[in-house]
Amino acid sequence: MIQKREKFNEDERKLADIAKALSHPARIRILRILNNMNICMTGDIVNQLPLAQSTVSQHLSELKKSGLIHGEIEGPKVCYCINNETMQKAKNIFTQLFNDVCDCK
Amino acid sequence: MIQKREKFNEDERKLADIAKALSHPARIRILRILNNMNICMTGDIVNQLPLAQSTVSQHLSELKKSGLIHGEIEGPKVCYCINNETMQKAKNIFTQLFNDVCDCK
DNA sequence: TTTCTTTATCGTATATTTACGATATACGTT
DNA sequence: AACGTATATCGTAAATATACGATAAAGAAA
Repeated sequence: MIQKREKFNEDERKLADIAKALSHPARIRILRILNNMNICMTGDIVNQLPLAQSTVSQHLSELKKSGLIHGEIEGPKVCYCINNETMQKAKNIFTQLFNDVCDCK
Repeated sequence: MIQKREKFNEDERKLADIAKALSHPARIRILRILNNMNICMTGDIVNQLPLAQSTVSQHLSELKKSGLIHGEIEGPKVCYCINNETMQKAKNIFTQLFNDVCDCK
């Protein structure tokens, strides 16, 4: 199979990438958990998800890749939090899309 | 592999589903094309995408599945347009997520 | 130094997505 | 009725995503 990604422009790809980061319920829940607790270790997140530790780690890594969160190593633990700057950008481009594309009020 | 979808709640799944529908640049472009032309046949969309007709048809079908667009059969052609009601709902739940999760202004 | 705790990564299996060509369907046109 | 046009669906291949257990790595505690 040939990937056609490069045939699309930067805006389209960026929006699609953020949407992909948000396209799994576990990752939505992780964002909400991070928002509810100001400090949050991987273990805390694992405890609140019906998934294995390694699977949660993968989801965290995807969110990190998208820039929506970042993790800081604290000894043997890792402290995750939302990256407000990227989140703000994400919010803006989604708002823009919906404003452009949705005719309603 | 066991799917864990049912372990997440309705809100998490709904948001993830819409995000998934938006997670490909071709589908973002399709939404913009539909917005720019008030009437739009599959052929018009195919002409504006670097993808085969059957692939575009698949993307349209995914967008239809998510409810973000709908298609009405007009003789041998199909007229697609944005489903404003669903789009408004999508806008609302994304806005809610970003407002909840993003601490910035 | 050995052990424990915490987390990421590796290996692997299965599911889903992306992409295409070929074919089927459905309707208009000749 | 036969042909042409528009579109969806089928079959298939390759890529990516999801999930887990096992293992590795890194630092704290004993």
